[in-house]
This record gives sequence, structure tokens and C-alpha cells, in this order.
Amino acid sequence: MKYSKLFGKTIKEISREETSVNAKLLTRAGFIRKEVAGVYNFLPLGLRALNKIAQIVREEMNKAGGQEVLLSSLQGKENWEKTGRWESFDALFRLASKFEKEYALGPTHEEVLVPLISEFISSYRDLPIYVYQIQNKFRDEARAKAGLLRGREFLMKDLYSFHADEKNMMEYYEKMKKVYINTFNRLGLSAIETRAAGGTFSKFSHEYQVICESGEDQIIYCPGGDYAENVEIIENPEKLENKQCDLGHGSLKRVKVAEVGNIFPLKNKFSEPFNLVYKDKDGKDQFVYMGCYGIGISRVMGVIVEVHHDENGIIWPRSVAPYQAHFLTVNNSRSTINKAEKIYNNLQKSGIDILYDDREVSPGEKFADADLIGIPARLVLSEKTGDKIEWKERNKEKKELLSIEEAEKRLKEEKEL
RNA sequence: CGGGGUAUGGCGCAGUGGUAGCGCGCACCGUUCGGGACGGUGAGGUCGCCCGUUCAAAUCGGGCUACCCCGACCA
Repeated sequence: MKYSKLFGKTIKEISREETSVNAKLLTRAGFIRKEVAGVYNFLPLGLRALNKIAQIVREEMNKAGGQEVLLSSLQGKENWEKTGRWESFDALFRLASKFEKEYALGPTHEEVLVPLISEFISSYRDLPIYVYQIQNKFRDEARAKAGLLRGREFLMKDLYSFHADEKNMMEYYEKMKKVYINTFNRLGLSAIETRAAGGTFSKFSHEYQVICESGEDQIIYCPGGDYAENVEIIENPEKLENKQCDLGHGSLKRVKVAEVGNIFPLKNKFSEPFNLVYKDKDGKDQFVYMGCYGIGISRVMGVIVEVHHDENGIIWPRSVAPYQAHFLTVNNSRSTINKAEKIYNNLQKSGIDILYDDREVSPGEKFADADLIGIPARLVLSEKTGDKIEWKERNKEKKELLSIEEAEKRLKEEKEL
């Protein structure tokens, strides 16, 4: 992509009202624009990063046996009344049509998927089954905040598992814990698996928390990894804080965190109201056991920026960067530009996605924009580099001079990773 | 939902009653070209909305709306 043609430019300044790091940097770098409070538009750079995140999550869900679907956002009132959540779900957007029909704007999808899947589950032979989607969710939050961290419309992956019994449900639940940790690792986040309340869903749940100043939750955890609990379910958090870990990992720490994922053992909570049953081997009806597993895709994007940035801009993990490399020329002499065009065209042909800053602006501006946008590799062609390309990683000081062939080879190798 | 703050060219801001300004960006010309270059010329504003006070309102008063922050709430 040529920067000069890109929809979405960087900006130097942003209102002093915008204080969260992710909103500031993503807006300045041209990734997102706010529509209304808690609702964002994603520009091409932003969508590329968002799609990279979604794709990693998709791959992991597929590996875990998930089948992808796309469920409706606009949902009839009737099923929400069956679960009692038309009244009790505080953040539910309720819409009144001019034709005297009422709808919910989907904040979650048990009310859609459970009746839907009941058509296809009739025998123990149909179980277990795992269904997920990646879709915009709507929640009428009392207060949207911190850019992408808490919005009223946001992209979420929600997987629902259906099992014959509790044992099978819990086995999958345990398996998904590992899948989640691995998924967040691939996204460049080290998430702490944390015991938490189950809300109106279940007795308990597990949250995946990333240490982050702008997070809304607090947890107490052992750095050795054998304990983590949300302070909301701890009776005397003050007492636990700084207590020595039983296994000798040092003292327990209390930290602010942002929740990027949450898993719940739902058991029969939703199969009962919708009479989701199957015939067991003895021909008797049994309720299906369910689990549900969420990851906030757009929130993950915000958290990545909160965690990976410096004073100059974003530092994307390679796995989610909008482009593989940021290529720019320093002087605008005809010969340099011709050479750069050739390199760019070659890379395009090899299927390597780079952002090529082809503008006729000062070097300082190009460097500043490259830092702000935060693509992991910066490639410079100039009279100084001659027939070579300078390669610099966004998060390192070191610069290397590579021949054009070497640079292309390295890009191809990295692409395979 | 309670408390606090903000609202002025595309963006960021200044402007305490008397003809609406600055920086950035944008357009054109010239000089620059390894860390947000410089000079010149130019376009661009119902000062969030409504009502009021006044000879006169961006500026004072009342109401409303939107956004940000703190808290409460939170699948």
C-alpha cells in the first residue's frame, strides 16, 4: 500500500480530553475514529490489525473443534423473555420498531444459538459440539471509557460448547484454558488466568487478565503462576496482599488489569429455559450442558496498544501488525524513487504486504509517522544506503544494512512464521 | 445514574462585553531533504444548540445536547 493513497492519515495533535493511551495512539496513527462515545470506526490500518487478531483467534478456535457461524444481531424479544433477561439484563439495548415489534440488539447470543441448535441436537450422538462466531456486540454501558477498552459496540468472539454431561463440559473447559493462554501469547499478550465470579451465569468463571494501568479490574496473583483471583471475590484482599506464596514463589501482588477473555461453565442455565435436551443411551431425555467462552477482539487491540508502545507510538507485535514492513525513502531524487518503486513492486508480486511511504515530505516526518504507526520492521532506502536497504526493528536501536535480495529474503522468511 | 470538566476554521488551542486570532494541516511558488525544514502568497469560522440580559455577547445568566475524567454499575 502506498501511504499517499491510504485512507486514513496520521495526525500530530489530539484533543487533550482524550487521555487513554490506546485511543490517543490509535486515533493519531489513523487506525480508528470515534463515531459516538464507546463506538468506533475502523479505518484500513485499524481493520487490518483487527482482522489479524480475529484470524489468530479463529485459527485457535478451529483447532479446538469450533465451527464458525454468524448469528443475528437483531434478536426477537420473545427468547429474551424466556430467559428473563429482557428485564434483568441491564445493558441490553432494547429497540422498538414502528411496527409495534420489539427487538434486542445482541449483547451475547445464548438466546439465539440455544433455540437454534436445539433443532440439531436430539441424540447423545450429536454431542459434544462447539460453535463460535466473531461479531459485533452491543451493550448499553452506563459509561463507555478508555477508547477500545469499554465500548457500547465492540467486536467479540463467543464460542458455545454443548455436552452430554458435566464431566465432559469440564474437560472441555479445562482444555479451553490452555487454548486461551496460547491464543493470547500469539497475540503478544501475557494473560493471567484468574478465578472470578460467574455473574448471573455460573457459580464461578475464569477471566484472562493483562496487567495494565488503564484496566478496570484488580487481581491478586502469584508471580509464580499458581494463584490468581479477582479482588471482587476475595473477602479481605488487604490481608492477602504481600502474603508469601505457599509454594515459595515470593509475595502475592495486587495489580490493575484489563480483562481480555472470560470463560463460563454454564451447565443447564440456558438449556432448561429452551428445553435443550438429548436422548441418552437409555432413551431418556437429558439436559445439555453448556460452556461459553469469550474474547474481546477489539478490546484486545486496545490492550495491545496499552501494553506495547513507547513515547513515539505503537509497537505492534509482529503477529498483529497491519503490515509486515514500513518502507520509506529519505531523499526524493529520481533515481532513489525509481529504485524504491521497483522494490515495492517486486514485494507486491511476492505477496508481501508492506506500507510504502512514497510522499515527498521531509525524512523526519516519515520517521515520526513510522514510529507512530508502529509496524515492526522499518526499511529505508536513501542515497546513503546506496544499493542496500537499512533494516531497523521498531523496538530496537540497531540498524542493519542489507542487500535488496537479503531484505526480500528475510521478509519472505518472516512471512512464513 | 451521581460528581467534576470541556465545547471557537479540517485538527490542536488562545481569546472576561466593543470589527474573531495563533499553530498545524490544506492550495500555489521557490529553496530544502537521515528525525515532525524554511520563506512568500492564499482559501477556510452561523464561536455546540435554544432562550434571556445589554446600545452591543465567543465573553454575562438560564436551559439543553455532546464529549472526556472520577465514582456507582458491568456478560
